[in-house]
Amino acid sequence: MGRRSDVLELAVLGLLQESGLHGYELRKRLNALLGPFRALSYGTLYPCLKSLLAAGWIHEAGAGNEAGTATPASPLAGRRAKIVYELTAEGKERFQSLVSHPGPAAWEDERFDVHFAFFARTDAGTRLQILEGRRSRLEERREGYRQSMHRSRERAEQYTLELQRHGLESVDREVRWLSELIDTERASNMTHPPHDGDRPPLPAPAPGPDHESR
Amino acid sequence: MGRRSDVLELAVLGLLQESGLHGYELRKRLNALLGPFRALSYGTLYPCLKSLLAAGWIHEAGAGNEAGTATPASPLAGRRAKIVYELTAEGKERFQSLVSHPGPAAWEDERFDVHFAFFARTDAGTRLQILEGRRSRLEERREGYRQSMHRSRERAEQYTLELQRHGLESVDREVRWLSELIDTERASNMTHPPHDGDRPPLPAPAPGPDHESR
DNA sequence: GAAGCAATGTATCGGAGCGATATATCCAAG
DNA sequence: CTTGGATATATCGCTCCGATACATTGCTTC
Repeated sequence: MGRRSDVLELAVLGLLQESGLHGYELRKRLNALLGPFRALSYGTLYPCLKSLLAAGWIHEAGAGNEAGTATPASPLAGRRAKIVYELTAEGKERFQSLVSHPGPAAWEDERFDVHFAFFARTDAGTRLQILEGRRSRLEERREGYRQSMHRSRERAEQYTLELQRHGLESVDREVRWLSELIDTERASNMTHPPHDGDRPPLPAPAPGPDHESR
Repeated sequence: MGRRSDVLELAVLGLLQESGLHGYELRKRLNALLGPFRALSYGTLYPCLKSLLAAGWIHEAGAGNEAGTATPASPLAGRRAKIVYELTAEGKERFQSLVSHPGPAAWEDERFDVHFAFFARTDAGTRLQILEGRRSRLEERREGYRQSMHRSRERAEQYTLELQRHGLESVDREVRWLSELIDTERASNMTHPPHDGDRPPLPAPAPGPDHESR
């Protein structure tokens, strides 16, 4: 499967862990998972489901009439049924495998969020690895901004500069966020050491976005 | 031209205002403009240049040998020349038009940065309009996050929640940034009132990302 | 002075993914 | 009883991106 859809694969497999879902609900969860905006298209989801089906990681299960209403009249003809997708045993294994040793780049922009969302089902070592990978990725980017701003010192143009200043600041905040998470993870690893399948540390409630300004 | 490339169109037209450039250099400037990362592909740039050419906004100008070395041996055959793209008169008009009355959605994620980058060549009224549009867009998104977090209060999962908390905080910062810019713009409009083609206000140097922590 | 190699430069192709759209069912309001 | 919205499945065209191929400098390093 393609360059980006492997992250979709992970997300779908992850969401189906809990229980079987149909496409529509799956899409809603998917969109909620990564932030309530940036909608995922059905033109992406359904082909992905098909390929997961073909790979044998999920299977379809009709759900028009299993609890309650016995098929009222004719079981034949049209009657478009809901299709509930469920994980197969192989699918569960696949998810564990994806989550335990992340591909070449779990710290890229689109992938990181999904991996993070499933941290509860990821072992502590891998969590740390992904967080640190993400941090260096962002540190590179921060360095890129610094270089770029330094280069354009003279040829400076006010608004462009402001844009870059803001970009740099954002990346910088992101790095600090990751550093805090990493510290939390490490502290939690200390107190209760490399013991397989341990509980995730909760990253401290944090004082909130400081909401009374403006 | 397609859904996304119209922002590319604006960017290219804007960059060529200063002087003619060839594709390679254009790509570098483009990438620097939006942030030093997220590279733009030639597979996007060249088709765009072609369509701009077809529309008559730009024209090609050979630049292999105008200052110095007279064509040494044979002017025939291979000899691949640099192609410098320059704006036509229509191209300049087109840019002004794009910049003065922004399309249906100059405040969307990908478009906003480019429009902002060319604020120096945008009149004060339009600047304010775009900044405010962007802000409401982000306020909607913030509201989306709030809703989403509230909904998943019970079914809460630590890491997912943390991800959303961080997302909300980021959007919130973005909104504050825009509010500051808007205030600055407005103040500057006061002191030197609606007079066509006025100088842009510089948005205050700002104390910087506060760099000694950790 | 040529061999190696990084940067500059132009160009295309396959395919992933998105927006738009078509279709169909259910249910509540009017 | 019909309008309309939420739920639900599905496909198609088109855009854009990553990969790749190519050619030309210009530089170091023997």
